[in-house]
Amino acid sequence: MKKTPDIPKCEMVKRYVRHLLKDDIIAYGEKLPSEHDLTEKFQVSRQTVRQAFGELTVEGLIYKEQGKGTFSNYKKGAKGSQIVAVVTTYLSGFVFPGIISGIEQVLSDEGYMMLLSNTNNIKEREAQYLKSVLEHNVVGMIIEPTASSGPNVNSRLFSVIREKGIKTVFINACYDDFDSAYVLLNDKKGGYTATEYLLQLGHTRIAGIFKTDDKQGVNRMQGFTDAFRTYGADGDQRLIGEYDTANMYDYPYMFAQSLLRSKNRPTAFFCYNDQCALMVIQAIHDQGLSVPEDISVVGYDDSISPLNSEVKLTTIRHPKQEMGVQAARFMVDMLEGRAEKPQYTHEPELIVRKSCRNI
Amino acid sequence: MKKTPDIPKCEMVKRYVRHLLKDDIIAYGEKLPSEHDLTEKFQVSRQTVRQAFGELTVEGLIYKEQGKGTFSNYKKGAKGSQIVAVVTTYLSGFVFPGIISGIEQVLSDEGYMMLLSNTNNIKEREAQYLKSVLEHNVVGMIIEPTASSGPNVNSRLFSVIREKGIKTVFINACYDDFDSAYVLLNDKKGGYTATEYLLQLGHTRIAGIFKTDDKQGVNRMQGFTDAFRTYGADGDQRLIGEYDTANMYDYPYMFAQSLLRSKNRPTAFFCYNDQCALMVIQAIHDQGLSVPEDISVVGYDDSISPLNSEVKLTTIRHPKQEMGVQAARFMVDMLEGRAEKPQYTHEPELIVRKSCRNI
DNA sequence: CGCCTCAACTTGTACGTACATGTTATTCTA
DNA sequence: TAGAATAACATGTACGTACAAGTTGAGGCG
Repeated sequence: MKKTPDIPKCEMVKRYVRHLLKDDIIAYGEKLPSEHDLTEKFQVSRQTVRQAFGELTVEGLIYKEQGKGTFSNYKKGAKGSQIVAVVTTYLSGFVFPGIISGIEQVLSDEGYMMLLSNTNNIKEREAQYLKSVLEHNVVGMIIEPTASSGPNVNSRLFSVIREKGIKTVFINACYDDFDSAYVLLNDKKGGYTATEYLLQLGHTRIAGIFKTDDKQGVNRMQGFTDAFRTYGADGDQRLIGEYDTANMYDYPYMFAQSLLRSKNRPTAFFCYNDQCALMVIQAIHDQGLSVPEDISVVGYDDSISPLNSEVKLTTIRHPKQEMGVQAARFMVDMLEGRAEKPQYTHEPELIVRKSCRNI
Repeated sequence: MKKTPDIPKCEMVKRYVRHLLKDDIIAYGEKLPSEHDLTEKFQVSRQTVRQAFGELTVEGLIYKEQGKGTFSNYKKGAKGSQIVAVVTTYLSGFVFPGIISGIEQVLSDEGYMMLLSNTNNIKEREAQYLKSVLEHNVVGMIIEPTASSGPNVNSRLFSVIREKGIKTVFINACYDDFDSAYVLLNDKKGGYTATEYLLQLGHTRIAGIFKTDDKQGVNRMQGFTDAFRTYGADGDQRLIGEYDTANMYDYPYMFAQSLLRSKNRPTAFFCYNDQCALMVIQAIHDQGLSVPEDISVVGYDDSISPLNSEVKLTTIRHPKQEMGVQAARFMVDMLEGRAEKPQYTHEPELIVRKSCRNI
């Protein structure tokens, strides 16, 4: 009486061989039973055994040498050839030296290789890379979701990834419909803290510019409006600007310019990130005004070295390196069975420099 | 009469299918002839066709759907799933934001993914990664050789890589016994230029500290001694220090300290790289001396921002970003058939700052 | 004793057959 | 005409056989 008659015989053989390898019955480099041995043991044809061996070879668990036999290619501690994929939205700019180098440090130390790719926040490229990852025998993925505030159009692909046993760690943002390990930054609180700071300085007409195709931007905007509500201040909807990946290089400047030319112009700007803040500062300067004397500006991410820039920008610290290190640690812990689904949210921190004044 | 009767039939089928795909007879996503069709066309058994299809599936060229058929998975322009491996010695330090980001820019633009790993200058890790790369269906490798001044113990692995048709571009250094595309820096000339500069400033007792397990260091030392010979100056052998990866964090300091304490101390130091120069400057300061008043120092690589450091270090510029970009362009050109074996050597450039004076 | 041959064993290639499973389009039925 | 049944066709799994090719060790020969 067979337990599960619907399991293919080929699958039975594969399971048996995996058991031999993973339970240390056959050590790395040692010889496996020959095809003929397994033919007799399982009472299957040699073709069936060959098929099983073939698939295990593709998986990299075993290798064959004609005339000699089939051998274990499975090392328990040796993750030397294992790949962790890292899929981010942007690599240039501030993320590269930060999060990525944090991830790299840990993975390199632990002997993993790192497969880098970036989506430029385009959903199709995310899909393309997810498929590639599935083809290339990757053991884990660290993902910064693409256009995370929109619907997760790639959820089917993520399901396949999960089914294949590939571990995932989300960073910066995560999809609502996919439960996974993550390392986030509390962007809502960051937006709140920055806005609170400006309100406490006496500003009331505070403009907010947010990139809202990422969840980060949506959360920062949420914190912005929450702060107004808490402090009982009136938030002027016309002072809030939203943009996305497509117009990220011109919108902040244009929006700031139009506000500055209006008769009741804002006295402060809270910007989605430092890059955005730089464009706003440019617009302020181009109007013949100065920071912080005329207008106060708060950025986000602390991605611009205060040494190099003219204006010492007050901003929210983004623990890039630490988050990268932690995401990679989470990944390694999961891969090596020390953790199930670790999750952590970092708390943001206001860095006061010299781009704001009280009024 | 058959042309080549020693080619397996299975191989014949594979070649035919490849031809169908690569010569655009069957476009991406279109259906291939069924197993039965090819059985008749080639007068082989279905098993043989199945074997060919199986191997092509592993290569990622085709995919099958039960009941529907077999389809092309080959896109001419779409290299989205193709991987270029990058094997460097160190990733932390100066290389990471430089060469790697240069490589990354190009590969990312061209739609390739990048597999990062670093050897920490350990030959065994190089071997380990080369093997992994062979297993993971990589189309190209950009390699900074490990311990390049020593014998190329991994030459057999490199041969296998070549046989598999994997393209290689060497960066910073290359092995003598392996002809390949490369992007180098003329380190001999760099060493010469730096030393010449010190000699022209009137220095005669110039110390040189070199990391000689890499070819870069050997070449820089060569340029150093060449300059002495050209200028007819006496090079004191006792002023030359050689170290390697194992003692890279203490040797420069110790060696400089011992020279500074000697009665006939040098008036200038030429250092293997800026990191080394920083340790030498530390040793000089610790002896109560200052740079450049008492001792002149020249570094190499221009890897330390002059904004952040106390001493504005005169150094040789290493076009990190440019070299990374070029290596990646070479790789893409080779992969897409626009170049055979491109090679280029960058010329170094002296950057005069404030760590040297004439005497 | 050293070398060579060969048998035994391993995987590789190739043929054949049969039936299962999934997809699609046609045909038949209500 | 809408829906169900079915035939035709695709790949998936599994059995069997035969011979080729590479490796190894035992035995025999000089």
